[in-house]
Amino acid sequence: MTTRSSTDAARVIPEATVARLPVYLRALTALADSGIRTCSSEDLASAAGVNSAKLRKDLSYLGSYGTRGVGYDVDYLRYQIAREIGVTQDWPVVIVGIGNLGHALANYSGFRSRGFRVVALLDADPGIVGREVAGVVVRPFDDLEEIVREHDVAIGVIATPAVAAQDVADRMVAIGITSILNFAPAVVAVPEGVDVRKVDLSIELQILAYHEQRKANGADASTEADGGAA
Amino acid sequence: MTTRSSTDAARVIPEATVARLPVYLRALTALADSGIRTCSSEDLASAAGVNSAKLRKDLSYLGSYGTRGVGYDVDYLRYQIAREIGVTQDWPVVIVGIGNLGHALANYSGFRSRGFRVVALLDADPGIVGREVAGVVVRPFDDLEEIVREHDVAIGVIATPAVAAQDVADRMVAIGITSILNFAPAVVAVPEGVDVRKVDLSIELQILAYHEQRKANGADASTEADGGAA
DNA sequence: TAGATTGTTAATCGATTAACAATC
DNA sequence: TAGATTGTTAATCGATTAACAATC
Repeated sequence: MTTRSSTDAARVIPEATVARLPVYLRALTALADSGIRTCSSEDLASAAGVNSAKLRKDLSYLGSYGTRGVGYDVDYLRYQIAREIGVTQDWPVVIVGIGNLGHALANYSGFRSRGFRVVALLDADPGIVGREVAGVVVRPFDDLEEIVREHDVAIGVIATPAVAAQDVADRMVAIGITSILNFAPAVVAVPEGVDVRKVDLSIELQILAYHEQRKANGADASTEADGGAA
Repeated sequence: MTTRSSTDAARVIPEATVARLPVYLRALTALADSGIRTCSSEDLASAAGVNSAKLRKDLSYLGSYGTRGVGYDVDYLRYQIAREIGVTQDWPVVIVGIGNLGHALANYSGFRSRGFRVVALLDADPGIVGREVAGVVVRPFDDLEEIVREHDVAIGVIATPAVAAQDVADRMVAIGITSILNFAPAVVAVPEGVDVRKVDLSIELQILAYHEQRKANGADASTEADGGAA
């Protein structure tokens, strides 16, 4: 629709590919950490748990960063993927809902190393506000707007009980947050232009249970065994 | 391949549909809780955050549980979906790795009500073994086999650091667990016939960051705004 | 019967895969 | 040059969607 610079052309990366780029990034980091400088698509694919055809197809959407007959320079490809995802910079995030899960998220050490920075922990419960969690003092939910403006937060994490999730999302959206990661077991509705991703423990377990039940029933185990595998 | 009873015929539910059945189940439970006895595909679809065509197509794989001109009986459909997923019975699960996340998972109250029962918490760290978490005493990882046999556990949850994940998965598979939910930020390889699902905080955040970056760049916001939405 | 809503069809869209020409 | 491996093509597969006949 809008005009684009020529260097930026042809940048329509399929959603399925976008979802795998972080996996490749992590696999490349692991390879680099073990001292490997160059890898083939086969090597990287196996480290990422996909087949090499899919990997090469995915990378082809980013550009031509490999060398035929040789493979990929690990550091170079890693940087290109990080740049494409947008994690060469740090993204400020807020976590709302500091119960057991919020606590665990706040303590998650992988944030900083993967392009994210927790700028605030918020909770509506006065009994939790003021406590120190992961070295940060929990602030009242009503401070959300101030914090978002101050740190230019674009990504919010919801770790509240289900009943509160929609209200929190509404407040986030009203204040200008356009990406939400929702851990609450509830569907949240947002206007167009806002991305919501959902992480749901019991849904994942139920998907496993479905396949497990079919295995137990002994029906066609051979054809459906790996149906839900990541 | 194998012969099936006639009542069991035509049971090939697409993976994308399987992944949505738990969402429908939850939406139906919410409707039932608010006293609604009957709903249309439009009602249920909107509660589940999908469009009604997709919902009806999904339900059609299970059978004909609605009434034309009327809609669906909430309780009846809920039971049918629960039966299809396999959560009319309780599934025993073990959680391995009782750090911050394992702690949060152990305390998650949605387990029991959604068809799962945590039969043991395990950790390899002697400093954690013996502590009481969520009313359960943490046991040594080496007790895994005994516990799995005793409770006939089919589903294992990995909440360890990344380095330990593959070892834990290998032990689980060796002992006969055939479904694994992996929260560790690592790819785990398993033999055919074992299902692994992966939940990864930083991957979800990175997918959001990708879309966020594109919004910020102002490129075609209108066409890709909702690209990664759940 | 008239109105409402399901279940199904068929078209479209997007993702995966294997094969191989290009090329280091 | 010969061997290796990428990047791309084209075929296949699976998922989504709109439309509507069936039917309560």
